[in-house]
Amino acid sequence: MENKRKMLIESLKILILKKGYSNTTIDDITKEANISKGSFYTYFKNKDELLEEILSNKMESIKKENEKILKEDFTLDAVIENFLISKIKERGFDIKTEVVVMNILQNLDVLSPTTKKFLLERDQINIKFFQDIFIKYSKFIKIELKDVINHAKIIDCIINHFKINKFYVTIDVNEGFSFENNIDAIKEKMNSSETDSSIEFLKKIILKILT
Amino acid sequence: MENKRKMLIESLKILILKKGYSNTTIDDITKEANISKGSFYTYFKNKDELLEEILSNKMESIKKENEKILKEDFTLDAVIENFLISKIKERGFDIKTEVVVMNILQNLDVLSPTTKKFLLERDQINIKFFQDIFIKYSKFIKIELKDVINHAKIIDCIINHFKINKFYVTIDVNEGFSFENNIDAIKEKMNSSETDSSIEFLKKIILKILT
Amino acid sequence: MENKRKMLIESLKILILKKGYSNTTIDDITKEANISKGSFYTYFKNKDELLEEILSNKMESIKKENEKILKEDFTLDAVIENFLISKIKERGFDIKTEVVVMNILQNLDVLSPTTKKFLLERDQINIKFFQDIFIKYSKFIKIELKDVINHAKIIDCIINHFKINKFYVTIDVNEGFSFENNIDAIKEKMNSSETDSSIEFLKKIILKILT
Amino acid sequence: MENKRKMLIESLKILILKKGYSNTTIDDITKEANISKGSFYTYFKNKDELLEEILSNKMESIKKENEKILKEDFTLDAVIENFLISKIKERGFDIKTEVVVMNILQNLDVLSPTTKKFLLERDQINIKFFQDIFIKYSKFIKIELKDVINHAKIIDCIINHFKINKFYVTIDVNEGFSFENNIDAIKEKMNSSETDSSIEFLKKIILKILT
DNA sequence: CATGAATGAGGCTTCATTCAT
DNA sequence: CATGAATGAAGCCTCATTCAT
Repeated sequence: MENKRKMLIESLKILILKKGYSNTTIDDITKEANISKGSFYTYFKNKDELLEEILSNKMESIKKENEKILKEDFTLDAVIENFLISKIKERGFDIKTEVVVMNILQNLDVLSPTTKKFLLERDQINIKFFQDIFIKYSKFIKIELKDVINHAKIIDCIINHFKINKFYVTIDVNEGFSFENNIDAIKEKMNSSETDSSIEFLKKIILKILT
Repeated sequence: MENKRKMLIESLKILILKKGYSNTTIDDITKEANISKGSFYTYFKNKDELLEEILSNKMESIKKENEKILKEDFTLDAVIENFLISKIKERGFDIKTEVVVMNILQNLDVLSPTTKKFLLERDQINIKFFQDIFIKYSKFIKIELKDVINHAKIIDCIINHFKINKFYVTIDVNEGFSFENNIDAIKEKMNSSETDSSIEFLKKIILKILT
Repeated sequence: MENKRKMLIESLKILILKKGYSNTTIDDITKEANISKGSFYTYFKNKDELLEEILSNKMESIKKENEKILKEDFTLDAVIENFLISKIKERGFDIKTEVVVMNILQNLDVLSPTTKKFLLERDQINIKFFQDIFIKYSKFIKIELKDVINHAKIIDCIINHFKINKFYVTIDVNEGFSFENNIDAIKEKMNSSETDSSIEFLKKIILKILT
Repeated sequence: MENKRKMLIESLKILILKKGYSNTTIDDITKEANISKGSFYTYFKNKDELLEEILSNKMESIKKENEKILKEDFTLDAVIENFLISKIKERGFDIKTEVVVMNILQNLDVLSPTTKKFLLERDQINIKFFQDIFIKYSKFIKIELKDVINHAKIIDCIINHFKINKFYVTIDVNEGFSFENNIDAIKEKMNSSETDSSIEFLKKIILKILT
């Protein structure tokens, strides 16, 4: 059933949340999904392929969300704000999937070539977005066209950094730090007023950089 | 011999360069060091402890380098430039050790608690540096004291991002991207004129953010 | 439907041609037959039973063909020639089935007891043929009755050897050698003039042995 | 210890004798050798490599034995007889290793490319021997030079056939036939008077073919 | 009967760690 | 201390067979 496929996908997401991709075994995934180990291979060739499926879907939704923001008739300030809200509050996205992306961005050595290509694609989507911003708002933006790529990457890296530090990572006396594995705790943080001021803070910085 | 201990340390560095920390086995390390596998355990309890030793040394040198920069009678512009040069060109540092840090920053899930604590300490050193900058150059800096921590982290993340993308990562048709494993190629890139303009570029952005 | 049974049989033959009996899975067979995996077990208890059915049919046709040759009023020379043509050019036989026999003759360890019994039966049929030849052509044959069995086996083994080497096996730089998996290529080789001279060559040897 | 390596080799030989190469697992081999499973990989990369080592050694001894026969100042009759004795009675050879060769000759589908290449090499060694015979005894041999290869192969196949049927295979009511797994039983058969008459029988046939 | 998802036993391989020499 | 062989737990993957629909 297509249902089991989805359960496996959800199980991997949950487990990445709990222990990270590289610490998750096929056995973990199937146990989490209440499925026999052998059944995994009915749906996916291996763990990497399962991850790749998650990422493939994610890429589509990022593109759509970005396009939506660009279509609106916002001021530059509002575009950045909406972009940040979209990226940070996962408005309309699946938080668990976002955690997956954050996790693999911080565990590059174990990724398959295809997975790495998804990360490159993600970069490209992001760059494209800022190039479009640059074109649409060129009179307000004081950077050179040739620098758009670098700016796009820096902004992406700032946002990732913020998300990871504010939502996904918790400092922990024993572990140094560890990834938050309670999805509700993440949601709560996302909807806190502190998040709103963080977004405001980031917006300022990004506007400083761009204008 | 204390000598063997050092050889093991150097071997791990080389291997992290080649294949990443998580893909390096004890066997790899001892073979690289021309030491018997069993001997590893005479010097270190396990791979993590070896890594922790590398990081422990690194922390000391970062502190010293930062202090040196602060002692000088620079303008803000010159401080930032020197800071960037120190971080990016590894002036006075061991490049291999820096690669280790870059690698583990991108492979968090496999790290031991102690290793993670070193990464937190690294954050703290960095924050401390910017707090000192803030105090010393307060009249030129237009950010609030409470935001120093966040700014420090953002600047760190931008710099890491730059280093990784300019020096350590190469795009690769088959693999998506892979880490540069030739230390000389890294050095060459570090000393290229492109690096100098990148530093200039980053300085501008950081100054935009701070002032 | 009895039809599916036949399709499974044909599928196994094709797959033995392609990859050998032991490398063929139930899944391969049902996919080749465009039948569901579960259905396999409606028609056969397991892979061995399917093979046994193929062999069972084959035994009947060998017997008939041998009898036909014996009935004719040939000279000894002509009998041997006809026998060789029948064995080697698969006149009136199904080449695919013959490939099956050649394959299992070269993969004895994985065969079921019943399958092995078929191979013994095949031996017996062959021996019986030569015993009949011996009786019919006793004045031309210079071997002792007690040696007929051994001669029959030797002749069988020479013929198998020739077939395998001329038609079914191709030398291959990478694989050492591999089985020809193109049925048309096999047919072409069978009908080449080289085959005719091989038959002539074998006939001479067999006659040398017998007379 | 190099000792364990030898034990693994001997264990595989024993197990091939008992159940055939393809039915023997790494686990079987290490249990037979009283070694832990993981230890296998200290000595060999996998089962195929272990087999290849056995074959590699075997090739050397075949060459030497053949050369020895050729050096002697025999009549053609005596050369053939010595060749047969060498091949069939394993004079000076290790019977277990010979069983390995007989086994893999009858289980081609599971062999690695390298193993198959050894079988081709074995063919070549054999052909070379008969070419040398042809040259040395040309005045007594009535076959054409171009047919030497085919004759060599046929003779090899006759001898293999004989060995397998007389020594290694036992007819068995339940199993059809099975490989003799008692090395002493094989030795006994080899030294029986029946073997001597078989050799005599084969010699006659081979001489008939060659002269 | 047909289907194909589900199962789990069985095999392979890796590698951190131990320990006798 | 040095060595490297030995261990076995842990992970991956395959595939014959079952069984609910």
